[in-house]
Amino acid sequence: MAITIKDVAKAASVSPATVSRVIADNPRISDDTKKKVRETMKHLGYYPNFQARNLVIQKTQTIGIIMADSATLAFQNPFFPEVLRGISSRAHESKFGLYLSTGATTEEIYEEVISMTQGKRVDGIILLYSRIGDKIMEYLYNSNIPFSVVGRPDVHTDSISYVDNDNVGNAREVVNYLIGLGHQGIAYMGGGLEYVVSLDRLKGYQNALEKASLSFDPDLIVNQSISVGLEEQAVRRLMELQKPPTAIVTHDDLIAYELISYLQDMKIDVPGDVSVLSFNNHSLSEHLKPPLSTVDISIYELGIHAAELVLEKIKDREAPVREITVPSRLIERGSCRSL
Amino acid sequence: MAITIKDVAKAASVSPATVSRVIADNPRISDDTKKKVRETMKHLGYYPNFQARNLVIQKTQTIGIIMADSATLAFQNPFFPEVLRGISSRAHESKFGLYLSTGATTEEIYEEVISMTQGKRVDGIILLYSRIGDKIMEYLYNSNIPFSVVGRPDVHTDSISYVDNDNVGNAREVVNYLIGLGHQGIAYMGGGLEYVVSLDRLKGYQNALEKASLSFDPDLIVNQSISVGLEEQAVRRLMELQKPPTAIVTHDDLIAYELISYLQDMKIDVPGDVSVLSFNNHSLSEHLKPPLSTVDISIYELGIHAAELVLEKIKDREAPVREITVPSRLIERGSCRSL
DNA sequence: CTGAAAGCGCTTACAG
DNA sequence: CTGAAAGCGCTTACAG
Repeated sequence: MAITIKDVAKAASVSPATVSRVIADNPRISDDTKKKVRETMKHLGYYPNFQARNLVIQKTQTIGIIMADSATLAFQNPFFPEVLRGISSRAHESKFGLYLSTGATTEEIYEEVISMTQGKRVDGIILLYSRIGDKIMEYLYNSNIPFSVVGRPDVHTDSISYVDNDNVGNAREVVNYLIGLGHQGIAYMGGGLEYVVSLDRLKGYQNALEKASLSFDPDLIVNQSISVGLEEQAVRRLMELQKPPTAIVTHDDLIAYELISYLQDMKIDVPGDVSVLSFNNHSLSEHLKPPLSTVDISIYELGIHAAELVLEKIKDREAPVREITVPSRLIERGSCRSL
Repeated sequence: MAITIKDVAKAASVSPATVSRVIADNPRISDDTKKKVRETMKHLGYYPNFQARNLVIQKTQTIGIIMADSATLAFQNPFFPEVLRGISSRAHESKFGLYLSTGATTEEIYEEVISMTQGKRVDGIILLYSRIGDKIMEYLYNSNIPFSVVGRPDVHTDSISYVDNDNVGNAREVVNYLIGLGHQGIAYMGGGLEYVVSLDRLKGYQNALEKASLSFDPDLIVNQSISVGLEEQAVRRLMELQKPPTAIVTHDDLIAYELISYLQDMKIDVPGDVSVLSFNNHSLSEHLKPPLSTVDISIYELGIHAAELVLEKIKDREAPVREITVPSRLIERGSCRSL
């Protein structure tokens, strides 16, 4: 059996209560006692048992991380590791641990979230996505559990702490940029429309067209799910339209390069024949040919702030709801050309 | 306060012990009682408190995942999400949760590992890397904690459960393949030599040269750390040698494409002037130009087996040590040419 | 400044 | 088949 507080107490000739107070650095304990106890702790190799501690203080010092589903989006998309890096960094600052959802289906994950929150495995939750009609978010919202969301919630928006980019604005800026280059037929290959980010970007796209008095053509919209690879067929269909687009906006750099490869197979040059613009600024995108014009959405910062928000709520349940918008930046590289 | 076993007991007119036994599906409890208790549990919305349960059974049902350090290797390298996906899938099968290390430096991570194991936050550990002289592995080895390693341990190799590819064999095969294409000057840009995988591959590289009676030229070895981006300078130095290589082997696809971009900047064509071969088979590598010849090392399987191994040890501390070799496969694509 | 006691929410011999 | 009691390893009023 491991060393417990009792062993330390006995060895240091004090009570377990005193040892506990030394661990907590209680100011009412004399420095002499503290010193003595600390020495015996070190000497015996004592480490506090989290289970026991957590049970009595009713806290866990850990944050649950929920991804959409492990099989698809979360892991293939380079978004995940980077946002996790941000969360991890902020959590570590506050000595919080990270507990990961492992479910493969929405239903499994839902059960996991309930059990990890009700079962007091975590103090709070970060939802790594915002999806329309999401049961998990609804559950979190209704049970008074501290949580934050990466992405704007579609409902209860004003009563949930979340971090997001200005997706509408980003998309508008991107489309404006392309319009400025002389493009009129601009296609949009977004993620699945169940994700709020996709809807927001679509809205920004439409806004920009409207302002420029360009008509909206539904044929130019391809909304595959974020998770799956780009369908070659969708690209082919797009380029075989009566009036094929001269520019395509995609929602992720890797998708963009997959797209570009299909275009090249069809002898369509980027940016010669078609301009391509994307999101996420993957580390590779400046090195590949063509270097990709892309929007850096500061994924790491999204993670930092998501952690910050849930930590606020954990520390004080009455902490005001906050919404943080992380800046984005369009990086012009060689995948777009002026007409 | 949440619903406890006592509330259920009272509502169902049984003792807390009985409720506990129903949760455990103890066969000595009558079906009638079970039914009654289960109904009240559902009715009251009871969820077992893990902290309490874990405290008494001295288990946590969670595995700690340790990555080299979050700031660098783990997150940028696409290896991490994929191996995590494998671990996650296997852990979920056994209803185990995943607890992530968050430390940014080796020292921080070392402290974390001690505290999460001694503090009984996890039942076992998966080390996502194998590094020479690693304090953490040494600690795990000395304290009787269940753990497994992704990568061959450099010490205590026979007494630690680990999963790995045949790195020596892989590198040999790769170099043989290039030699078969007529290459003689083959450069090797491996990861940092503190990682066993890098050393093993280097050995395989040397083996292959030897067997082909080609001399080993230290100038053709570039060992940057796995974590950092490829130094443009190193590439330049390599190609400005008296006898520059006609083929380069790198340890990751993304690194390979970064390399290719530098070569292109230097007006060196791949595969025209130099062949490039890599490891990891990134999903993008078949789509990019040139499509990359690369070794698929079955990262997902590495994760599955790493989880399997630690789970074995958790279930039975006396379980025999196992070493699992996951198959790899050289995928020939367009980045190598015959001389 | 320190200790004895109760309690966090469970499980599990021991009895019956 | 079921219950009363002890205990997992801590923390924290309450006393002194």
